[in-house]
Amino acid sequence: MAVTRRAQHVADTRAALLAAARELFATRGYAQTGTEEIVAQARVTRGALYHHFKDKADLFRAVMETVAAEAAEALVAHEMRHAQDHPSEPWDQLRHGFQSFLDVCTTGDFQRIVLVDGPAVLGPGSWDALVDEHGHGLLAAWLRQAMDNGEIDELPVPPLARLLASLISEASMYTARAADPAVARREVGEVIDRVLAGLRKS
Amino acid sequence: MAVTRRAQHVADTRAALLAAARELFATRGYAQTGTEEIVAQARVTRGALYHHFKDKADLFRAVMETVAAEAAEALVAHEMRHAQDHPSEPWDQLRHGFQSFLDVCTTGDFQRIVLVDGPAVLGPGSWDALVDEHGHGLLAAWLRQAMDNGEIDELPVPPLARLLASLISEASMYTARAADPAVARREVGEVIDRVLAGLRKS
DNA sequence: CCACGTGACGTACAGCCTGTATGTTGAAGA
DNA sequence: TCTTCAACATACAGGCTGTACGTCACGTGG
Repeated sequence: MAVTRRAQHVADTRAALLAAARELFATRGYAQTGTEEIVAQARVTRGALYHHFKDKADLFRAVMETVAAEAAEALVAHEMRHAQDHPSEPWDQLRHGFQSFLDVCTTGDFQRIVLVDGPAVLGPGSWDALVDEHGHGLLAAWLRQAMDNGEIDELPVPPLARLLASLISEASMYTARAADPAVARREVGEVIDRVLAGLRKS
Repeated sequence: MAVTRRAQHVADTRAALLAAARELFATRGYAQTGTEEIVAQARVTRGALYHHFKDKADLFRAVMETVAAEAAEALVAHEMRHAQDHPSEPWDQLRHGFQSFLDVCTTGDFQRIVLVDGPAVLGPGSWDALVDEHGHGLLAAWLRQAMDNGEIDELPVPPLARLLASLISEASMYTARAADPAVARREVGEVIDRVLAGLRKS
């Protein structure tokens, strides 16, 4: 057998650890979550945890990586669907992409793990290495294309991508903890649209 | 005597604790700083710490509050000086205010304490209560005035202030850890100027 | 002037939590 | 079949936080 049953077990425990850690990190936060709770929910022991991961922060890094990758994947899929339904409207494509980005960020897991605890746990350096890899690359590609198409003004792409990503992230946080999320979602959507429109070539 | 010597001693130890904590939190980060190191640098004991502050997080909150207040104060002073030198140029005033904001954020203390560790330690809710109080109020007032003057388009002010603040914050982080900070500072300045200009009434 | 109360600490202790060192088991290869 | 090694489980040590308690100076009323 190409893939042995033992290998399946190994992958299963690792996945169980990641799933348990993800849920607990997202709900209680990194610092308030003990390794004992994680392994209890995953139905293994701490030995398994420290066998698969270097330390607690390493586990967190793995969790954050899956969350980020998942979000990026969802975003790309969402975007490709929209591109099929409304082809050849590049500006609307970009605009819609940002709004989708915002909606993807507005999940409890993503916010707490990636945006709140991520920088503090991994340190800023290591954190935006991860984010660069998964998120900014996509955004930068969009922006570059929009510039090449002459839709938005020429600006240095790397900082623009980072600043716009931060804008979206903050918008998602604002939406999530607003008294009326629906109103907040509409308002930040309006602001983001306006900012984007301000970048258009006049 | 109205202010007793004892009261001065009390204020001194409290200030020493705040100063020591600020330096250590800024350099090593909250989680990597033990209470023992703090009291050692402040030349007191842990008893004093837990007498003045409820717990370690409460000390952090106090530190962050002073850092934020200090930044806001510096920004206001800087802005008033500029207003005196170049009066009655409201748009340039706003533009210059944002660039000053950026430079104020680009200090090690502010970044690590307020932007990186702040949200994770205090939790997002408590964190942006603090930031709203010290930072966003000022920004919102500027924006409101600019709208009333008809310089920028009407937009919901609270979310706009938060998103722009996030933009500046991220810009400061980008600048700080760029390979060439000078180039990065120029580029993010350019981007911010462009975003602001995009909000102008057409 | 003096006893007394209280605030501002210092000290000692207990609990938790992380990381590591060591033991055990089952499967794969020779 | 014997051996070896990966994948765990268990036990232990250290550090760190928070708290309970003790103490001492300072202010205060009699």
